[in-house]
Amino acid sequence: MRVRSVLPEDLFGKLVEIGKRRGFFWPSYEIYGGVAGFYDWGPLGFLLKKRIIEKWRRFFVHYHQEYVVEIETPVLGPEKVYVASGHVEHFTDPIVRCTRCGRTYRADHLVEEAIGESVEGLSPEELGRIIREKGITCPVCGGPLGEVSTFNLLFKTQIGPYEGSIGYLRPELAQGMFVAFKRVYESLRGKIPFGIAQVGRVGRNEISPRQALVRLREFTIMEMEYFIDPEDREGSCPFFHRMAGEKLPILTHEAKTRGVEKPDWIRLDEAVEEGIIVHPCLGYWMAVGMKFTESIGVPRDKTYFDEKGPDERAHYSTQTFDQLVEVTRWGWVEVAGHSYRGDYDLGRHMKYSGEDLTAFKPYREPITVKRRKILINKAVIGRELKRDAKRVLEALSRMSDSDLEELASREEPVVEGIKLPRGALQVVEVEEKVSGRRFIPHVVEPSFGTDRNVYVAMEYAYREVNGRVVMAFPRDIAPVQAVVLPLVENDERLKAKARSVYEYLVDHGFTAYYDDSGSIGRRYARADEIGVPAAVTIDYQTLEDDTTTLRDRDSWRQVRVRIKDLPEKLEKFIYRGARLEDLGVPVQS
RNA sequence: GCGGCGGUCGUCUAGCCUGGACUAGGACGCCGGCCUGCCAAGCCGGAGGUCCCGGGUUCAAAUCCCGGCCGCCGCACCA
Repeated sequence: MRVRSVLPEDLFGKLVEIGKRRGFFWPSYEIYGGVAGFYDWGPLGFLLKKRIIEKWRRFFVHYHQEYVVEIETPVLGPEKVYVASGHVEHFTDPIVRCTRCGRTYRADHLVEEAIGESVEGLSPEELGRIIREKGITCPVCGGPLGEVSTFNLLFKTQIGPYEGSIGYLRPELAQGMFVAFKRVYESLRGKIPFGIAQVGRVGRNEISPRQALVRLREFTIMEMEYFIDPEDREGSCPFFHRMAGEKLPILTHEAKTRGVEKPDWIRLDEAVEEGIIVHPCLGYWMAVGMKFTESIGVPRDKTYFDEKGPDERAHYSTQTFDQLVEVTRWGWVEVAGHSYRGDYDLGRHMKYSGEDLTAFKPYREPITVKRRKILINKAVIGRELKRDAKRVLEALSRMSDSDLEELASREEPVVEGIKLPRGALQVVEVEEKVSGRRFIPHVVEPSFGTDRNVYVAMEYAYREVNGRVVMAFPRDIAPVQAVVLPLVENDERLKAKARSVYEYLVDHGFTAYYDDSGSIGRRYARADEIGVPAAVTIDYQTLEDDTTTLRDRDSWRQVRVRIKDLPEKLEKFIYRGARLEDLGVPVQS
């Protein structure tokens, strides 16, 4: 029956058209002219996105529920959080525009290039002064440059009516999990490793977003922070064996520097063993990510992991792989980032909040260790220094053990410009009982751009069959799961029966349509276009024996089943990948 | 942000250069009727348009000019 299935050149254009016409997605605020970087999900797109999120949860949370929990944290955060995370510093770029041709440049990059030295940390004013003094002009047209301004990709607002209380819209979910780390860790009764997952909205004030759903100013992320003991590589990933033999397509940064452009397929366990992936956990979640994108319809050879070089990585990362998927319009786009974040984030939040965000692992038996300890003899200091003693003691209490030790080893230790009296610092060796080890957990982060993944699922579902569009979604992410159709339009008995079957399916939790408008072929076509996997047709035999036909969107074949069995059979068909032929008696056409 | 191209019923588009008979045409879709025992059949009827927004030129603007918004492509940007 099926003649040919073709893929058009401009899939994006076709999807935009279907998106608007059938209700998958469209630009937000259209009646006011639209705003770049914002898209609405329509009724069908919303359902599709919801099912993709549910699937992500199944892959990342449900199947690892002993170790991974999901939480929800606010979209807005106080300034401190994003100072600690480094976003206030790293998310702000000094920008300068050419007053003649209008091109925009990173002011710091321009100055560094011109004067050949680092200008890190200089203010916009200072950069502007250097540009004027050195007579730096537009590198393209030679025109004069304007004032240096800053551009921050963080959306900024105020929390409450107080002017000083700056709030930021989160640019990633991660900080919410790091800030909540201690609570979750305690609620899990001190277990490690464990993961915190979250699905939620984030905002980034992109300079000029394009590429529709692929680059948005506000979007949904599905993310997990997986906390591990850096000294326990193997124990950190108790499910590693599930994926150990999986092959992953990886393009290393090292290979790229050699001019290699195609990824290598490497077994996960070998990639970890050979150090291509720095940590088994990172590799494990990459493999799960691979399974996930496959499960939403992306073929294995249309995705790969691209290792970022040292200069391309974010400030917190020691190794990052972008998971890329090929789309028709823009080539390879990033659908997920897999990063080894080390202890950067928890370390920063410890420093900025003063909270102890370490984990504790007891030893099997407490051990006694000999340790050098610096004793501060307050009596001597007080007696000898009198009025200055308070200032000195405060300074000493702020110093780390190693700084104290260094100080104590000096001939004439000086603090706050004051010479310490003899005997003020004493190095002693003490025996201590240690029952375990404290450490800052390291973090492995798989982070998925939901909207991009939904778009990708749409691209890979798109088929043209005999001039009709079929969205061949994997059945379990199809927005509408079944359509119920009376065979002909004008028979009241068929229509009544069809409505009752429709309601029966709704009662059993299915998302279904009822459609009696137009010829049966037209209605099949209508359902195919939005990817409904199963069509239930009520014909004259139904009125006699309460059986109905079940049609498969992808083969157009039909089997006859009892109405009473429909929920069970649909469940198998949609969620368990059952073949249509195994569900009933074939109908000859 | 810059440059190029574009924006017309739900969707895709014709018209724009060469202003007026455009009351803005078509196709698909949608709705109603007839017909129809399984894959976008046919016939009849119908609804549906701020011609992206604002200003200007003109007796007259979808059409010409200016500004803005939005989209696509290239450049820049994308921790």
